[in-house]
Amino acid sequence: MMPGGLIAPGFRGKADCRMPAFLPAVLGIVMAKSTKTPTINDVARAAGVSKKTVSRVINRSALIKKDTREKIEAVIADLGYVPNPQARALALRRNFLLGLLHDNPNAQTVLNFQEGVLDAIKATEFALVVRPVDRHSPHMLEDIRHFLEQQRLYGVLILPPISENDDLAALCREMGCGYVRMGSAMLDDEEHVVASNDREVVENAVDYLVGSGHRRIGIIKGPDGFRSAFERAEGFMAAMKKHGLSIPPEAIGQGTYRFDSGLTAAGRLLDRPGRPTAIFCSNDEMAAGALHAARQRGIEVPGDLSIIGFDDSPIAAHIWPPMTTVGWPIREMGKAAALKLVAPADEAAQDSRFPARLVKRLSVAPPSSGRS
Amino acid sequence: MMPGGLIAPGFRGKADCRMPAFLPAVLGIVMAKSTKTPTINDVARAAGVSKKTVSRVINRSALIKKDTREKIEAVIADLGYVPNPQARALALRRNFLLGLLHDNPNAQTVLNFQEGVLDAIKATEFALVVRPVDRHSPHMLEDIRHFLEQQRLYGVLILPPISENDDLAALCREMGCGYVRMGSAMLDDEEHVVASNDREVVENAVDYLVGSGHRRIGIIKGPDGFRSAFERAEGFMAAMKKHGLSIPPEAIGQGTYRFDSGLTAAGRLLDRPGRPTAIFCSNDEMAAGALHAARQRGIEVPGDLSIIGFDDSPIAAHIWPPMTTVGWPIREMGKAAALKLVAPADEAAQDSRFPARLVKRLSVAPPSSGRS
DNA sequence: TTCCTTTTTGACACCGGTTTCCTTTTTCGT
DNA sequence: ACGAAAAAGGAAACCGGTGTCAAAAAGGAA
Repeated sequence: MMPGGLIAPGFRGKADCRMPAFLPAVLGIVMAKSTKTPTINDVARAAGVSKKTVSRVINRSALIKKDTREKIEAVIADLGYVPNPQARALALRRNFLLGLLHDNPNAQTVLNFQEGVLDAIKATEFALVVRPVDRHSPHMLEDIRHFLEQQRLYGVLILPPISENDDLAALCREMGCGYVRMGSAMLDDEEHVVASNDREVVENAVDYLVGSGHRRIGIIKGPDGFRSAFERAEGFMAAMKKHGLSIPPEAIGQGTYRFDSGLTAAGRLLDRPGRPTAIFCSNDEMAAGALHAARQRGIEVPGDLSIIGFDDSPIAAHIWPPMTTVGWPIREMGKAAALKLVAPADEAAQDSRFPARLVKRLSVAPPSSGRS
Repeated sequence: MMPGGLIAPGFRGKADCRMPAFLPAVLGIVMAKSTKTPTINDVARAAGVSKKTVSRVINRSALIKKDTREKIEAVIADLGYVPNPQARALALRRNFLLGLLHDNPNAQTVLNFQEGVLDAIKATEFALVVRPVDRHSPHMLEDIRHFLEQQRLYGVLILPPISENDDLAALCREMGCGYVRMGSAMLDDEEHVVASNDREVVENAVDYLVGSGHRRIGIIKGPDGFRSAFERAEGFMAAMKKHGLSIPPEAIGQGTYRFDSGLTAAGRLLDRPGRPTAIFCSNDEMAAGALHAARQRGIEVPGDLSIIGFDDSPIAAHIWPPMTTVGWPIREMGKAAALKLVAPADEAAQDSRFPARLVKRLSVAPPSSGRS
């Protein structure tokens, strides 16, 4: 197999805009200016110094006299010179590209994270390249290896659920590629993680339900093998135990994080005698499914059943009733994650733990007295 | 102002892994191999040919003898050589980066589009860099100009609503940067657009409502200045006219594409005497708001009121009742848009029109006989 | 076999930056 | 004012590819 052979794309771009030779010289100059971006050589020539001196100015080297610096800066501004990132990347043997690896758990999460990353790199020369990956593909790791080899990224940011894949982290290490994983718990060293405190915040959510008077509380778990599902379930169990509440097996539903699974799992919980008065769902999609299941059975939410979701996705705010849920500070996590790679010394890059918090809306109420 | 001065990030990476001098030589060799990626020179030396010949093989040049090619390919595979994209970019004076400019209209749209783009470029050496932009920022154009100057992208893909900004397209042209705009209508030349047929498909949607027996049909329009809002409203008007139905001013609501605006605008429509039996909403978020407004008033959907949204966003499928809406083939559009840039000759890159289609779910029913 | 094409291959400069190493200038202590 | 040390600036090589153009090899006709 060829390693990344170029499927030569049709040539297009500046070279196309040829200019008839008979155009007036002045226009020629204008065209030349707009056609050819100035290089460091142009700056050096115009300023009457060597390339190296210009390079020093660009890189904010300390050993440049003030007037020299100012003169060169003026020329740079005048010419509109912008350093060529490819040339820099080649000379420095590292580029300024961050990668975002994700397996589309939730579109809003991915986008918020992207914005956080952009917050961090906006003022720098870094750019963010995205790479959706297919968790179910048998060649996922090979694909990613190929991607990393080919693009030679400065570092990658990995979103859940694939962030939980330790082989992937090992691959990054092996390839000398920086990485930061986002997750529901500390999956790795501080410098490689931005993590929420799912376990703890789910405990708070259960506390809140108990505080509202609920005793029979069910859970719809996320799929096995997902760390987030595990943490949330653990938090649920711990809280129930703390309050001395039992969790009969029929109050535990198993879901897949998909809407349909919430629908059916909640249906099972609700069709049993002594059904729960509240259900914690491990994500919002399943919570929306649970809401449907309740509605199909004529069970009022929140009158007869309280529901709490997780993710604070847009759907949580836009269904009826607006759903109480748990939200991660995703944008902040994205920013911190990017900073861990591009400015590890920055103060804001030190944070690794980002507490999620309960977003109280209308899907939780005290249990109806008749049933509780 | 300095043009993109490097905020020198802490140095990190391969150079860090120094190796104590006393390590056995064999280990040194192993380290050297894993530490330093092979270059075209290594391949050339190992194969006993010149760099240029290797380059020809990489680029699938026709004028290479078969045995030579095979010999070099073997060496490449053996060494695990992958061409350095930065060096190629420098030598070719163009890089292999596509940009995605978007103003987060809808997270799922952005992500689907990204996946479409990836479908197109997966097997190539192109990568996709994302750039969320702030439509409301007064320096939006300057920011984008800076971004383009700095990254020197091969081309950019522009998502609505900023795709409707002609100044932005002009900027791309001026900078010699390829671009493709996604929109609700043909905003530009074929080669620069992937467009839906909003007007037409909204006509179909109205046809569908009329076919179900509705006569008093309202609309909640999107914000002024959005081409999509305009097209959808035009399609609505045209269809109503076609069916000989009048559109009293009080059946026209003005929204902002946000949930809240749908809530209040629908409220106004529903609080009038002779309220509509069906409402077309220019996007799903507003449709969800309209649904709430109905529910707040005890109006059954779809029993007393039918609603059609637009976008086929996840929320449409996950609220109750599942909402009839209009969906763009976003992924296909993303793929075609990318191909227009990277392989303009490709057959799939010729398509510019992507018909949206009505997704029938449960929010439309014949009007209740009592009221109609 | 020899000569002339045609096909393959290689030497070398170049893309636009950075680094190394060295020279020139400035600063400063005495 | 002088010499030494420090600061500033420059020449040339290099990063890893590609383009140009000429040389070498191969093939074919005489």
